[in-house]
Amino acid sequence: MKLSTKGRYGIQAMFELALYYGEGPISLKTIAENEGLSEHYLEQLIAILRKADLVKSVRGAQGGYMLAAPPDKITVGDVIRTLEGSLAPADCVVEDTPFECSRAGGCPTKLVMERIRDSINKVIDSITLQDMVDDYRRLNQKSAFMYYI
Amino acid sequence: MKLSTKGRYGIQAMFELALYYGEGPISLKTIAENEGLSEHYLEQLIAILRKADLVKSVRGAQGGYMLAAPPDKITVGDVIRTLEGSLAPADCVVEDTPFECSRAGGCPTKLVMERIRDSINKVIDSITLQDMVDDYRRLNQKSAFMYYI
DNA sequence: TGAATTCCTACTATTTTACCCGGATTTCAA
DNA sequence: TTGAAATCCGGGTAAAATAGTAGGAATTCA
Repeated sequence: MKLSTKGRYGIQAMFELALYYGEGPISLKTIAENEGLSEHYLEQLIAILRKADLVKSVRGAQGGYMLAAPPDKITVGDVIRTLEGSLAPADCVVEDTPFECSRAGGCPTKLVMERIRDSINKVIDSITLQDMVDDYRRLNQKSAFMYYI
Repeated sequence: MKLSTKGRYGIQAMFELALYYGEGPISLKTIAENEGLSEHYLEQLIAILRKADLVKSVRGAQGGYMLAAPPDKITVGDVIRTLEGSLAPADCVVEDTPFECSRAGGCPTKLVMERIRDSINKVIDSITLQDMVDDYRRLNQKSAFMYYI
């Protein structure tokens, strides 16, 4: 039940874009360096996010990527589901197109899977990129203050 | 973020044992047939559950498996975690032995992962095998009644 | 015009998954 | 007492998923 690197790296990259939201395009190189990720691999992930209209790109020199919407309008759920698909723990409880097993209605494990699915969705849909930025700034308040002195 | 078949089949098998709890050992063959699973594969899974003291076995003819505790004392979480390990969505938030990444303290995605982990744990630890049996019997009440007529 | 950058397709090594196979051991029942 | 029904056990393996790498075309700024 691990999230794959797609989801994880995707969140990290989107967080980075949220951190610099409104300051023009950020290059993949910058994101990859800041987060310690493979630039080439990240390229594939951000391409998916771009096609899902979660990020916009600017080509050419001094180009890069930026969020397609304000950080408080994009949830962690938007990002993870775009990169990983549904977070349903089993195919029979995938939201839109569930794979019907033979037991279908009377399956007791299906109820369990639904409850797991719903609790995950509830959490990831309630956290926005802005929330992550706020958390981050709060956590790093002290060290920022130290620098200031 | 799918559960693997280990977790799923494991729950199915344990549900089956819960359904017949107190009625003597149930053979792997019966479980596999009832749930439509590979007997050989299930054998491996139930061996893990046995070593974790969640099921007891009786060898020889007319032997089989039975729950090591009443169905209301075994949770879905016990079963899944025994077969799949921690359900933490990332290594850095595994309960007992987290893998510390370089960001460690000030990582904003870690908070997200912790919240996902906690919500999954809360759900799976709150559902017992007895709950599953009760749900199942409630769902099948109508058809049982029809048979009765 | 050249450097920086995104865009795109294909390839690949490694790991994980989901099993199968074959045989040893144990025990009940006829 | 013997055979069938079971659990127990270790190894093997094909297919899929994962986590990238490689290389180059297209675009744009300075």
